[in-house]
Amino acid sequence: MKKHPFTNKLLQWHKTIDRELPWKSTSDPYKIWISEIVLQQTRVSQGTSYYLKLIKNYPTVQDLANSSEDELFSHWQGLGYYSRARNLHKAAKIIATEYNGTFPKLYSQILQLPGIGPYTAAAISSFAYNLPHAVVDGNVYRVLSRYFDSHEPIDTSTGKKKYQQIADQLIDRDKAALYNQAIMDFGALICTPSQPHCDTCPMQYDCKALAEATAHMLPVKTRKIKRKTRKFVFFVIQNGDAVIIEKRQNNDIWKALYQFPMLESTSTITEESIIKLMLPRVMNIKHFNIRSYNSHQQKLTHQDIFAHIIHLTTTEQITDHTFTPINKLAYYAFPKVLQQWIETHLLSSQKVIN
DNA sequence: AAATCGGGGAT
DNA sequence: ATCCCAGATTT
Repeated sequence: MKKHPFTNKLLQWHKTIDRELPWKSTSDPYKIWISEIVLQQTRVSQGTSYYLKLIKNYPTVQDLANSSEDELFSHWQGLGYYSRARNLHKAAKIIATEYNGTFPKLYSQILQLPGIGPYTAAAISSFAYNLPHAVVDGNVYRVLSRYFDSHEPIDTSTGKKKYQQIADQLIDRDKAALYNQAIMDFGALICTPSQPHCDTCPMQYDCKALAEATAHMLPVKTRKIKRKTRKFVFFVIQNGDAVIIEKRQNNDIWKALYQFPMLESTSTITEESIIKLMLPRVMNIKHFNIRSYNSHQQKLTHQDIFAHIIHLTTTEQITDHTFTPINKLAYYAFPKVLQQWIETHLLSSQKVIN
């Protein structure tokens, strides 16, 4: 079957580059899987250390399946999109039990695992087994929309279908792993989001976006993100060397991570309102000292979070709440803003206070 | 179909 | 400030 000029030039170009990444030197589907989950919506530079940490702590799928969700979360802490970790753990248990610890080899089986969608199933299938499934990630959307000057939006279901179809036609079915690796490397190194390297691009005579000077506006997205503001008040209740922590349960941001007792407020927040109005709603505590009060702002993709953290010390025993020694907090995963507060206020400064 | 899920780095 | 990242799941 005759290959598209795009495919030929892509594979030719790929021979000339050298982009070594830790997960490229293996064909172990388990390690490839870990890398793909870590890298979902995550830059290589941000995810690499997490990948290495996970592989070190969980060398096999059995190790991952035998661990606890909390322990996995402690390694995932700070990376974001924590449902990835929950689904990773779920899938590991499925592989351990239903597949007897052997990673499934069929695309259809892989696709059914929690946390694995079309992209990740194609990535594992091709990189581990060389199966002819084309990956379509952010790189691929950008490269294909530009090469064909396609203004079809990438964030609609019809658009996604069309780009997947094009990708499935372009893939070299005999060199699936090589081709998929090449097109993502190409998007990362040459056909970059801003200021693509068209002057050295091997496709510069074929690329329609370059001919039409439309590369900078591609790919097209229809929806624009709107960010909502939220105000959280966290109460750090310390008795001796222990603080109260709890697990976030709701289907909300930071689900299954740990936090301090808190409430969300829509009104103006002052230190006085925290003590007089909010604290009684969180717990019944009579005698306490205020050690510190800090505010932090954290801008996320969909939320602008103002975190107010008040640190109280008390000698009261508070029922229905779990006190955890400060030197055990490392075993629990906290949202980034709380993790940083813990480091500066509970861990590093503790010796200075005492 | 649209909203949601984190955090970081480049522009 | 806005965009984007080796996307998937829930609403």
